[in-house]
Amino acid sequence: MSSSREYKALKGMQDVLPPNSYLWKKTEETAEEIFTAYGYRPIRPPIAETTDLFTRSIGENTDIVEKEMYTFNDKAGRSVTLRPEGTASVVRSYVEHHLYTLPSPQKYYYSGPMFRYERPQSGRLRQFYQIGAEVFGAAYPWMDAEMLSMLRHFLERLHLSDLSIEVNSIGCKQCRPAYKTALLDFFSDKRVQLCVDCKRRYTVNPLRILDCKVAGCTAVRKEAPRVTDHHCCDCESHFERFQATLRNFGITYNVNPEMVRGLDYYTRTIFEITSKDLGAQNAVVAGGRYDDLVKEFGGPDTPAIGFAAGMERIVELLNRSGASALPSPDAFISLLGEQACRKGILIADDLRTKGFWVELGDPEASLKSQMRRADKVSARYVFVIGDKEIDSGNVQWKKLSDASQGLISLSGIYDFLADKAG
RNA sequence: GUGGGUGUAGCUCAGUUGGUUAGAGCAUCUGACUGUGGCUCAGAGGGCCGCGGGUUCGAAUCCCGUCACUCACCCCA
Repeated sequence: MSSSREYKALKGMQDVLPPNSYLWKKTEETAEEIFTAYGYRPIRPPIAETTDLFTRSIGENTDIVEKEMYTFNDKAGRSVTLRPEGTASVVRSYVEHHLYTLPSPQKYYYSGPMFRYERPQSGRLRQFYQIGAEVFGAAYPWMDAEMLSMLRHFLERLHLSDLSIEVNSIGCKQCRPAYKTALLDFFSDKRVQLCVDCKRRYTVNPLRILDCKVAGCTAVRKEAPRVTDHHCCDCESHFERFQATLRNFGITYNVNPEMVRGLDYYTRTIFEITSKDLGAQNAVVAGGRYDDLVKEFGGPDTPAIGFAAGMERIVELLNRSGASALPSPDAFISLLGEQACRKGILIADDLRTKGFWVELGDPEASLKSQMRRADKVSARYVFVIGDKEIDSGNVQWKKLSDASQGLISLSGIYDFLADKAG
């Protein structure tokens, strides 16, 4: 006890244990299945990159870069960072390996741990897992809609409902600067009325004033100019056609002109899928377009769009909906006596190579306690192998759910199980 | 980084105005005529009452500090 207290997982990092780990597995398998049908292929970038990669893509004065990165120097003195998100690595990989020479669009998905040094709270960890996907080389707005359709199918397949889809378009490098100045103009004489954080945002990132939750700020920005009114022609038409495609898919969504992004690389379409059942950290999926990033990383001018889904948050919703996926052994073999033990172990081994989950009893324990154990682990069938059975060549089977039992030949256990399983 | 809440058995929690060997339920293990689970019954193991200090004849209980966990802000998946 006192010795096991010496070591604990680090703050904000957790062990995923059964039965929860089965929900993780189910979530990952479902994503893989759905994404594959949409043409996404797996990609596995490393979890650490040179620090510069993140500061440049995510943005120098975002919170992630300013205070949340796991950054350290390696033995050669290079600054290395544990990835706080997946997109930067995938884009780097896309450029580094000249994946743009493959037919467009290229679609990739990944899943794995991300790291942000934050104060943990419900739905927020320092090591957390995301399933994400990126599409390169598709500028057309129906790709944005297709991505949401895919996400809808993914979440539906997991039987998650009660989620809402919010979309917005934050313009491009043509129209955003003008909008930014319009915002600054609007707030310039109202700065005193804003909260402390928003006063800071005014100089650092004025767009962020739009999603401040402080009541005073919500009131002040009522008449603030809207991004959607400042789109250039291309952005306006992109956003229009994106929405038309969403409607064509029969997807219900909300346009939320106040939604912004914490990462600097986004352009045009951004979206979020949120749940009311998750507390303050309510985003299950978030993503958007980043049409300039590939070029900024030294690749050809390539439009791109992607998203990331929070594993822990999805699993939390699955838990709330009562989903469970705890498997149990196909068979439990109770052993009584020396001879039976030698034979039983071989039988179990053979069944296991044929794909059955088989548990063995402790031959030194009483049959009673072996049966008790079989029940505890919810084995479907128990086979009792004792010296009596070895002599007669027959074993007794028992089905625990209804206590039915009977005799079969020692060599017929596989056929018996295969028959019951089919 | 800033606030609030909570720390008693593996888990969920009782613990009365400070007063003897700190309890329950669940879980674990064993047994109830010798080769049969679940239900029932009997029993067992398992607690520096988060840690350190203080007040007191006496602290799980009161005070201070500290650490951990947790929720929220910030921010975000």
